Amino acid sequence: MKGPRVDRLFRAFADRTRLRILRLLRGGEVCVCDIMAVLRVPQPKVSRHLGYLKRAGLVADRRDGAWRHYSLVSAKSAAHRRLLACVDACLDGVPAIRRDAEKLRAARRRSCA
Amino acid sequence: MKGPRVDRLFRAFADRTRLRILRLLRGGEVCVCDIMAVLRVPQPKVSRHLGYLKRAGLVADRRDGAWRHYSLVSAKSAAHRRLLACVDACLDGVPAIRRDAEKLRAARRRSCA
DNA sequence: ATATCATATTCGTCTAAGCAAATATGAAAG
DNA sequence: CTTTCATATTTGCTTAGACGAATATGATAT
Repeated sequence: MKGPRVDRLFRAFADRTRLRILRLLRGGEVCVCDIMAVLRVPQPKVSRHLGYLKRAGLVADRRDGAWRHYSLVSAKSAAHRRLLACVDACLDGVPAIRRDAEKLRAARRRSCA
Repeated sequence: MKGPRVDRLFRAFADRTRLRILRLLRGGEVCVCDIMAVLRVPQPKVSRHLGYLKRAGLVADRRDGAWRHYSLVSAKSAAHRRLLACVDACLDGVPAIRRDAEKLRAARRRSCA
């Protein structure tokens, strides 16, 4: 009934890097190396924010050998669901975010070639 | 075009006291003394958070003699609008928030009597 | 002028959390 | 076993921001 308090949830969204990561995960699982490549952000920074998001119950990880794939956890509360939708909508207009999405597609075309 | 960055907006919502204040203002102007009374929070704390919200462009104040009435600023961006709606929806289910609304009505019945 | 009420600000302290750089872990490869 | 790749964690530093207590401001009343 209690769940993570709403303000705690908001805090999890209150960082640019985390917002970019969350938006990137909307399309499904992404591994850390792709997040690094797309966001152009140093690896420890990516891991730190992924750890934060995981502790906050927003993402889950799946191990696949040396790789770790992160994905969004399906919302467990109304607030969680609404916030996700809100992030999605709010970020659609931001150019840097659009570019991230495009870069992810490009990175994948490359690795799948 | 730039506007306040989205993560900055999220930060403004990432505090319990501020969320309660914002929710309280949904019904229109409220003076600091009523916020104090309803939230049972010391006056400097209320003023501090109101200052934060004002700097963030989320609230405006109107002076009326010694009183200051605060109100929500109408959203100036899609993100702002969405966030407000989200807060509104997310907080409707929280018991403490409902109690705040009821206490505000009670406080006003008292002062208008 | 003083007193008082409503509100704001300053001060000193404390904690969360950001970062880069370095280091550790863990899996696969040779 | 050593190397290497992918990822995580630690370290050391820095800043934002939350708090209570005290103090300042500004308006009204006496």
